[in-house]
Parts: sequence; C-alpha cells; structure tokens
Amino acid sequence: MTVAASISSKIVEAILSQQLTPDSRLGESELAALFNCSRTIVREAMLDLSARGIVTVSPRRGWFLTKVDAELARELYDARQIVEVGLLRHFAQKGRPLEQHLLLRLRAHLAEQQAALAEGHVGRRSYLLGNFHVCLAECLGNRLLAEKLRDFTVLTTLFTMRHQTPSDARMSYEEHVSVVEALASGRLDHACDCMSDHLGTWDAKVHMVREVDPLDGLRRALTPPMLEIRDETSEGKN
Amino acid sequence: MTVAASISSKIVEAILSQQLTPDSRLGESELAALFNCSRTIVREAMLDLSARGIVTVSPRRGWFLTKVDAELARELYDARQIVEVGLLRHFAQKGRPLEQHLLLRLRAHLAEQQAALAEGHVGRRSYLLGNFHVCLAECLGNRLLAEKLRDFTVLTTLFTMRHQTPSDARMSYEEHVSVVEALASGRLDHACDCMSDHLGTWDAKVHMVREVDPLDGLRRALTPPMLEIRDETSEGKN
DNA sequence: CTCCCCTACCTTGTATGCAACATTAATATA
DNA sequence: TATATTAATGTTGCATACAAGGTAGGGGAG
Repeated sequence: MTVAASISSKIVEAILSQQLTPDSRLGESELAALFNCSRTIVREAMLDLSARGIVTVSPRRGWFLTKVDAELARELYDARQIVEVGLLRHFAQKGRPLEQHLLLRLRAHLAEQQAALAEGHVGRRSYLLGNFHVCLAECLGNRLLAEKLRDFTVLTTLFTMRHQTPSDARMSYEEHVSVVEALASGRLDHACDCMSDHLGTWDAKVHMVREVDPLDGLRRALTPPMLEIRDETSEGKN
Repeated sequence: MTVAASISSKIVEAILSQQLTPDSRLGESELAALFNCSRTIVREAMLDLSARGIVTVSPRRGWFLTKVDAELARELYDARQIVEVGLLRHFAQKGRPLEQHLLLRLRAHLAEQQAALAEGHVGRRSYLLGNFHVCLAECLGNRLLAEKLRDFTVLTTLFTMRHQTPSDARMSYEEHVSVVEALASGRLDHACDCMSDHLGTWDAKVHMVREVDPLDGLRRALTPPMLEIRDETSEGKN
C-alpha cells in the first residue's frame, strides 16, 4: 500500500470512528510531517479524498472535511436506501442462498459490533456500525457499489457529527442482526424490509436533527451568567 | 474550471464518444504539452480519473484506460440496474409528478439523440446515448448517484469497445423514449419496467459478447494464407 | 543464426523551491 | 479610541529537477 493510500484510509477511519471533528483543518505540511513524506504525497491523498467527496479545498486556506448540508444529506440517505435495498433485492432475484463463508463473515462482523457495544468503545462502535453496510455490500458481490457505499457512510458520519442525532447504537446493531438473520434463513423479502426500515429510520432522523450551534458552548457559558460576569468584570477589573 | 478538471473531463468525453481506444496510452508529458501545463497538473487529472476507476497506472510504464474484464462488467451492469431502476422506484414512491422543466429537459435530450442518430454522427450518438442516463438521474434529483452513474457509463463504454457488441443505437434510443413517455404520463411502474428491460437487454449482451482478439487482424491475414507466405518466404528469399 | 546481456532511453515517482494569495497582527492616522 | 492601511506570516498552487525503474535495441558470445 502506498503512503498516499495509507494517509487517505487513515483519515477515512478517523472520521468513521469520530476521532476527526467536522471542522478540523487538514494541513498539508502537518500531514507531511506526521507521515514523514513530502507535500506531494499528502496532496495525492487529499486529491483522492476530494474525488470521493470527503474533503474540499478552500484555495490557499486549507483542506477541510466536507460540510454536509441538508440537501446533500437528503441525497445521501436516498442514495444509501436505493443502493443497499437494491443490492438485497437484486440478490433475492438471483434466487441463490447466501454462501456459507459469507454468512460466517457477516456473523463475525455482528459479533464485533456487539463486543464494541458491550465495552462501550465509542470510536470502534461507530466505525463498525458504519462498516457493516460496506461489509454487507461486499458479501452481496458488488465491490463497485461497496466502495461507493463506504464514501456515503463517511459522509453520513460527517453529517450526524455536525448535527445532534439521537444515539441509538444498540438499536442499529439489532437491526443489523435482523437483516443478517433474515438473509440466513432465506427470508429475502424480509431482509429487504428490515434494511429499508433500518435506513428509513435514519431518513426520518434527518428531519429531526437540529444544527449544532458552533457557539453553543460559548453561548451557554455566557448568556445567563453574562450579567454576573459583567459584574465581576467591573468589580475586579485587575 | 481548473485545467486539471478540464483535462479529465475531456478524456471522459473522448471515451464516451469513442474517440479514445481502450488500449491508448496516456502519457503525462504528451498531455502536458497538449494542454500547455506541467506534469503536476496532468497528474492531478489522472489521479482524479484513477479514483473514479477510469484509468489505471502501470508503474513507470504509463497510464492506461482501465481494462474492464467480465467480472467487472457484471458488477457494472448490476450496479447500473440497481441504481437506475432504484432511482425511478424511489421517485415513484414519492408520488409527485415530474416537474415540467425537467420533462422538457429530458425531451430536449431525446431530440438531440434522434438528431445524432439521423445524421449518423457516431461519436455524438454514442456520447448522447450514454449521457441520457446521467441526465435522467440528475432530473430525478440525485447528483451523487448521477455522478457515479457517469463513471459507470464510461466504464460500460470501455467494455463494449473492447468487446464486440451488437450495435443497436436506434433500439436504445427508442427504449429511452419509452422511459420518458412513461414518466411523462405518470405510469411510473411502467417506467421502471422499461428501464429494467433496457438495462436487462444490455445485461444479456454481456453474455453474448466475445473478446475482441487483438491479433484478429493479423490472424486473419496470416492463418489461412500462412502456408502461402511460408512458400513465398522460402521461395523468394531475397 | 540464435539467444542473452547490457546499455541508453523513456516513463513515472517524489521532493523541493518559489509564486500567489488569504489571513492576521501591528501601526499609523483621524 | 476606533479605524484603515500595511507588513508579516502561513497556506496552497504549480513547475521543475532529479531519482528509480522499466523497455527496447544493439552487440557479443555460443
């Protein structure tokens, strides 16, 4: 794996496990120092992420994680619904059962999700819950769509991080289990419905979220006690 | 539009209109000279196309258009079917009619297709027949999927160019008309079926195509008259 | 004559230097 | 003191030089 590829995948992983906040700047020089390479290589990585819609560059200001607005989020959720349910439906039409080793792989992934959930490891939990969808797409036999789905998942994470969204990791996990079990027992239509519901609830959330006020912390710290502070300021004006 | 972006889109257009053969090499220096810029910029364009799966680099040998093998082609046709029919189905579920200006745009596009067909302008015809699918995806309100669909279309073209495929430009056009007319009259389920059939026939073709033998010309020139040539060679050994 | 090796050339890979511009801080002025 | 202007700093944008490696052609040995 080239250095550039490792930089971009590290960044993707960091987003998925919520270690990279949506407003963080990605400086070329800093990354070059961090990965012990030249800016050329870093640039290569950023260009890749840029082509995938994950970062955007503000000329001569820096690279930033893409700001996912409401319109983009809508397209994102629509796209995921179309691709993921479509993939399941397409698999159902073929009329062949899921190969054993693929089923094992999915179950192993579910076990990991459960472990991360039990341990309360937030980063890993977040990563695995997103990654499950990519894993499923791969198991359904389409790398092309699986890869694009990874990018969609990254953007989804960037959206939910910027907007407060009800936390429901356990519910997500259980819905994942339902999909896999439906697949395992050959109830393919039910698998489609489960996935549709799972993504549908997400879709409903887009309308529930409220923008996180970047000044929120500041505002809460200042607004009510503002007067007090003023008092103190005027009091001990040292 | 930056120079790098214009290079990559020029290459994409050239593929779609079949002006770039699948085995052509894309030299960095040559492109730099052609577009009057440095290799850095060309590289940027190639990296973009590479992220989209359209070109691949053979280390220190050069950049080439991606070789689409049978397995990739299968995923490609599956992906297109899933995305395009899914997009239509999703639109149908919303239960709103297609906005007037979008319908006009689609009909205008159909008219262009027909004109290119009538004029026998092969490049433009090929371009428009592929581009229709992107246009439709945009009209259905999902730029994210529309963009990915463009890349899929490019790869489809690269596949069909390398493999002999029955030519059926007129049939494709007529199937496009059917989809748009079904959309226009609100027969949304029928639109889905039309699109599914349209892509389905393509899917069937994947199994019909035969690899174009790169030695075919040579072989036909040599195989039957091989003996004659040997005779001549041994005869006039000048 | 055939085959192998070696050299010269050509291609991409990577680092670096300078240019262009945006931001910020400092300074001078009203 | 407030404001506008300017200088300093930091960032990406781009070109270029050189490194590394692949390919092909020529020359020599068998």
